[in-house]
Parts: sequence; structure tokens; C-alpha cells
Amino acid sequence: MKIPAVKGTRDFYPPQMAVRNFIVEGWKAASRRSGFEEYDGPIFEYLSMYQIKSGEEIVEQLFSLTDRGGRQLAIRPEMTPTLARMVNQQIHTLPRPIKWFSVPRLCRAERPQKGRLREFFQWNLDIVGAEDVLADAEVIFCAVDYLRSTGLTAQDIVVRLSSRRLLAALLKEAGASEEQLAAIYGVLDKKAKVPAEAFEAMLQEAVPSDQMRGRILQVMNSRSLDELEPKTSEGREAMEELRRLFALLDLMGIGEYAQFDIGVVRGLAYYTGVVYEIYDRGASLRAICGGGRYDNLLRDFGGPAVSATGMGMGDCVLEILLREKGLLKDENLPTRRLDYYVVFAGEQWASEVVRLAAQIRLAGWACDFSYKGGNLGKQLKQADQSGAERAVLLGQEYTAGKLVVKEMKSGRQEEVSREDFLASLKRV
RNA sequence: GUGGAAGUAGCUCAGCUGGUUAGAGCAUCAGAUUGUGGUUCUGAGGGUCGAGGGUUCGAAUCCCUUCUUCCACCCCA
Repeated sequence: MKIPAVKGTRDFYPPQMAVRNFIVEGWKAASRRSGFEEYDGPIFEYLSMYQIKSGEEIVEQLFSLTDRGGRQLAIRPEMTPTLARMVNQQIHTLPRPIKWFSVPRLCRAERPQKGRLREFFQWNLDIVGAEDVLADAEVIFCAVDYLRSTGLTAQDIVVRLSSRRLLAALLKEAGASEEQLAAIYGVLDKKAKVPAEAFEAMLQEAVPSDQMRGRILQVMNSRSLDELEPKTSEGREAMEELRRLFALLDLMGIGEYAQFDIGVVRGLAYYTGVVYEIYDRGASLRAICGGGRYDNLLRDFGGPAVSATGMGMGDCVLEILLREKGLLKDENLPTRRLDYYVVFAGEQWASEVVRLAAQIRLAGWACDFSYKGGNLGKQLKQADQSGAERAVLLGQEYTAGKLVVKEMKSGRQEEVSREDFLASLKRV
């Protein structure tokens, strides 16, 4: 009885694993370039942790379980609650700003579709304890730095930026109450995703007043920051903050990637300031990356009111985009890398192959050999298929203490003494 | 949760309106080749046709159920 893989999961055979490693290693390298430290947590947490800031619908999309002690647990669907929990536990001893990154494996019980599976990897970058918009700029810079390193240019992708804080101020100026904001955010988040008529119907339901709705639509139709004129001091401050963010991104040399877009709201309730999403300019895919400032989250998780900002980038959409752009060539990604492949010409050297291969490995080099043996031609064929840089050949000259080292790519080979060869392994 | 399309060898697919023992290419393994690899040639293994049930003398083919995949919704932390 063959058992199939579970719905929405992937098996990573060596070629797929090479792709995954290519992506994950790129994420990690970019994180380290910007001075982030890596952390991780458990793959399951208390179910209640995800109920703090999420509605029933979110909880339905969790993989949950009850352990033998009756604890209600859930496999992590996102990393931020774990981050908040971990940071809160050591908030008084960790030097700030806390710049952390992680590449957790996450699970969500959603219906799989293009760019979305039930199990995936997500790069998380967060900065805790820095209120200044410079921290937001750094997170965005790091994400763009990674995307640039894959070969994506400002012609391929765009960071759509806005500010919840600014939007809240403008909505209040238009007459919205604090209680109405969440509902209005929910509708505005749909603006680019549903037909215009459906959007207006939804907005009409959330905002019955024609006058107020007109003002909101005027705000939403703004194409640039200059068209907006906040009248309250809160609005002007939020505006200044956003302008400073754009100036910082220019200073960092990635200004051409950034674009103001009042329509970026993000569905999530916990964002309090700058929010952004990264899209491919072709716009055929869902967002590659999303993030923003969440100044209340640590407090909501029982800690002190420490500000934070962060972003998440999933592997599924990214992989599709890289493939579409021809930036992911599977055949160029090796599943292994060998420095040496030891072969013999003559059965009497078969056990010497094992001894020599072990010595090469103990000296710190990647080395393999054939179990099957066979004639020299067959063994070299295997050496070739293994992708080894060099073949080491044991034959008649070995009786005189010599062996042949062959460069597989060029075919050049030279005879060296066993001692010289072993000595050469110690260099580097 | 809703709707559409599809499941035949490890992969890509043939298999006409039901009819002998279900095929091909690639891949794998073995041999041609006992001191020199990417070529070529020969051969082999591998499928209860996604699973279960039904119709029929007879089902990969028709019907039902279910699972999985892909796509579009809902949602998207």
C-alpha cells in the first residue's frame, strides 16, 4: 500500500532541496549582511497564543492538536507570536535594537493554490526596540537587497508603501470614528483586489454617510504623497515620517524600488505605522513580501510597550517569480559537491581506494568512490556523473608510490607521489 | 468552505466509439569495453491504469463515491 504525500505538502528530493537551499541561503546571507542575528523557536505553541490577535477564521486555518496532558497546541502558522513571546521573556536583558531573523517552516490549513501551500518556509526579519522609521527602512533595505542579489531589478519588482498612521489620521479627518477604522481598513485593503463596483458596495456598507465616503474615496484616489494634505498634527507627523522613510530609501540607493500606494493597508489588525508589500510589476502573482510596524504587539503578548517592525517573505511565490524571470536554473544547482573521486585500475587496489578516500575526507575534502568498481572506464564515468572536480587514479604506478590526479573538466592529468598528494591536501 | 479541469511506468505522454498479454521517449540497472569519462549499440527491470464500489460475457475506457493535483473564489498572519 503506497501512502501519498499529504495535501499541500512538498517532498524535497535532492534537486528540490538544492532549490530550497539556494533560496534559504540567500535569505540568510542578506540578513547577515544587514547585521541581523538568527533565532528559532518550537514548531508548535499554545493554541491560545494565536487567538490573542486573531479571529475565529484564522484559528480555523490552524493545524491544532491536543497533547497527552490535554494541552491545546497548534503548529505555528506564523512566526511573529513566537518572536513576541521570546523577546518578551528576555526584554530586560537583550541589548536594543534587537535585530533578529529566522526562516521558520510554517503550516496553515488553507486550500492550496498557485503560490500557496499548506506547508512553506518564510523569511522573517524583525527589529524590536527602535521607534525611528530608520528601522523600517533597514528591514525594507534588507528585503530588497536579497531580491536584488537574485537578479531582480527595479523593473521587475516594486515596494508599495503606505502608513496606517497616516491613513488613520486622514480617515478621522474625514469623519471616521476610532471604532470604524478596523472595518474601513478591511474594505480599503480590497480596493485593488475586487471590481470597482463591488468595492463601492462594500464601502457603502462600512460608511453609510455619502459625504464621508466621498472624502475617503478622494484620499484613496491619491497617487502621490503631495496630493494629501493632513490637517491635524498627528496626520502631519505621520506624513513627515513617511517622507523621511522615502528619503532614507533613496539614501540607501533603493529609492527606485519604492512607491507610495495609499491602497496598501494589510488585512492584519496589529499594524500601527508604516506598511508595505512587495509585488512583481507584472502583478500576476500575489504579494512576495509584506510587513510593517506593530508597536503594540509585544504589549498585547504580556510584555512592555516596546515598538517593533518586521516583514515576512514566503518561499512559494518567490520561487515562481524567480522561475518566470529565468533566475532559477535548476540544472545549475548542484545536489552535492565533490573535490575528489578515487578510482582504481586493477582489483588489487580496491581496498587502497577505501583507505585513500578516507584519508582525503579526514583531511577535510569532499571525496567519494565507487562500490561497484568495474573497469577504469566505468569508474571514470561514475566520477564524471558524481560531478567531482578531480579523479585520483590508483594503478600500476602505485607500486612505486605514485598516483595519477586528473582534472575532470580539462582532462589534464599528472603523476604525483603519494606523499606529495597527501601533503597537498593539508594546504588551504 | 464554493466552483471548474485532470489523475496510465520515476518523469513527459500515447492508448480511436468497452474486446487478446497496456505501449513509446527520457531516466534507472546490466552487457558490448580488464589503464582513461559526457557518444553509440544491445538487453533487462519497473504499472492490480490514484483508491473503493457498480454496470457488463468482458472496463484504463461507461456510472457513482472518495483521495490527490492544478486553476479560480473565500481568506491570506
